[in-house]
Amino acid sequence: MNIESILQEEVKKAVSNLYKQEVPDNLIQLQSTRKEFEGDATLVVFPLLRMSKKSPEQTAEELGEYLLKNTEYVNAYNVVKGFLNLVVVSSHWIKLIEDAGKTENFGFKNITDDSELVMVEYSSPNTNKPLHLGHIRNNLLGFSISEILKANGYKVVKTNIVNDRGIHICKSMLAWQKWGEGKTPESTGIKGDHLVGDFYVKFDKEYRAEVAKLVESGMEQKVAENNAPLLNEARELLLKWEAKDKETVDLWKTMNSWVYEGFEVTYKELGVDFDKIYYESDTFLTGKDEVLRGLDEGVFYQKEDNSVWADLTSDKLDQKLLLRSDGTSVYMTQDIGTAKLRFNDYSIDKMVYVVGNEQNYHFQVLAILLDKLGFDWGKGLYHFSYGMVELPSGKMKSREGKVVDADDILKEMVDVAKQMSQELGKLESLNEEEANETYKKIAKSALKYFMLKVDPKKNMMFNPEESIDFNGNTGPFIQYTYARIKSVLRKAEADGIKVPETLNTSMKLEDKEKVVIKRIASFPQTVAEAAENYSPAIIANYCYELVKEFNQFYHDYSILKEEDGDVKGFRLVLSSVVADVVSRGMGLLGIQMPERM
RNA sequence: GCCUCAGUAGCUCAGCUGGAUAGAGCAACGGCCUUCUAAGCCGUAGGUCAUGGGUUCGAGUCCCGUCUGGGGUACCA
Repeated sequence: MNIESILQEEVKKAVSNLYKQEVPDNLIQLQSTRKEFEGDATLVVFPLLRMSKKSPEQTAEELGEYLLKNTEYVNAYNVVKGFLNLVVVSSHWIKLIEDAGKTENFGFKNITDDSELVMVEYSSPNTNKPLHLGHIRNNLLGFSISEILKANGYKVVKTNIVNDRGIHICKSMLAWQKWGEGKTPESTGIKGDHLVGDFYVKFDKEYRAEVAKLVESGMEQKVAENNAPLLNEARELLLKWEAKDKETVDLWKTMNSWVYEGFEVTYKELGVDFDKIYYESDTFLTGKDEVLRGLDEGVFYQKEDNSVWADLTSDKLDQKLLLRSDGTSVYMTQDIGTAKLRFNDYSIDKMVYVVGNEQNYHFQVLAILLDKLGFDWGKGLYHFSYGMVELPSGKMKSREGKVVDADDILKEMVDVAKQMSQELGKLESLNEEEANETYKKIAKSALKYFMLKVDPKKNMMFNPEESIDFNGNTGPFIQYTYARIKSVLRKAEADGIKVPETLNTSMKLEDKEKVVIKRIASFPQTVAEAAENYSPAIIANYCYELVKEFNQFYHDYSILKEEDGDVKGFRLVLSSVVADVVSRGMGLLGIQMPERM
């Protein structure tokens, strides 16, 4: 039981005894005391004035006096304006840290057969280009939120919908047919997704050249864009694909397989994975069937040109296209089909889509459409909407090649981490293989922490020149503190110093130590809060605050050289618990902690 | 036009259901390595929380208006 809820009850009793009135819980406002005042918990007395009918100071004074005399938890108190600062007995904090060291799994809920099942969709790449920084944010958020949900006792199925068909795929296929000269990843040594992406860019370049020519010869821009020969060829290719033309399907399979091999490498580097992968080529027909069923049942309507629409004006939205006049499906159709297949495959209690905020409208509509089609889970879907990654030059545009490539940035991070480690003379005790592993851990933590520490809802700025740092509020700083603690614990063991099982509860604590303990005690709540808000950033900032607070204390005192055995024991336990909590917290972000660095 | 999200230090970001003198990091400047790892610690400087009203004991936080920016807005995904 945490101290806030204990004090809450005590304050309730105090008010009821002193003023003969019952207080609703929400009027008892306890918060942790600000650094500059003495105390551990602070009661805001303003809301209680109407019960005491006395001045803020007097009310606080009376309550403080009562709590001091009648509870075992309060050691001392002081009053500043309308704030009652309470000093909690040391033994409480010491017991807390003692227990924290022993509790399995930090007291988190275990996943059981009865646990709710959450399906998390993330990543969702197109198979016509490699992953870029925006995808990295998506992947890291999706993976991390899955871990956070698991820590809160949910069964999680991580899923990925691969957009493997459509006109954009045909564009890169066409470019390869025209200008590919039979190139393959093997023949060129280029990673598959990059090779395919190069042809997609090539298509766009040639296509724009054609459009420019047509415009020059007097055609209107829009007409030219819609009638360029290359685009028509791509459309023909799509029709051939839909007609299951063997040559086309074979090429499609081959090029997609190149891309999957490439993605696999990137996913592995990022440390993300999936339990179940869906392919749009398998789901879009189901979507079409569902839309046609909706048409039969009268929830949708058809226009004269045969296109199918949903009328959402009663939901204060617009008309929405579901099937084009030529009968082909759109993005929304595919998502309906995928949803149906998923709910057939799993008994999903909650569906979470990790997709950028540019699609807020899309998911608002999807929820309503699923509901209209009679899926009772439709309204319950959660769109985990995150902001874009912006570059100093503006928005990333993959067609124009204006992106930060995922593989490039990962590689560059490792290079910088290696260089910096060597400059600082770190990792010299490790062999080459171990050192390489460690560089990677550091590099990835820098990137992951950078992406995850920002509130997911907000757009974030990424400056390739200077953004990713290894000092200050960063992943490596947290890893560094962890590695130092591990070093202390190793030395303790080597010196035959044992980390004690029990602590002397009458020991006096330093303020900074109490701050650290309070932070640790709030870990389970923080993780729960992160799950509720779908925000790994809450965990990231928690870890940073904890490590920072610990570091400040840790720097001022020596642990192993401490003469007083009780104090030494306490500090060893505290250090070890901090290491455990930080490692666990960072684990929820998909960040591994190195034993040495 | 309409819908929607955002605006906090030079830069990148925190700020829990409204609470005390708005916090970190980077960059700048000044200290600290014969004491467990200096990827660290301590200090200085840097703010009209876009802006104008309102609600109340109390507003960065809630409500309304304005400005600026992002995103969306019927056959792109």
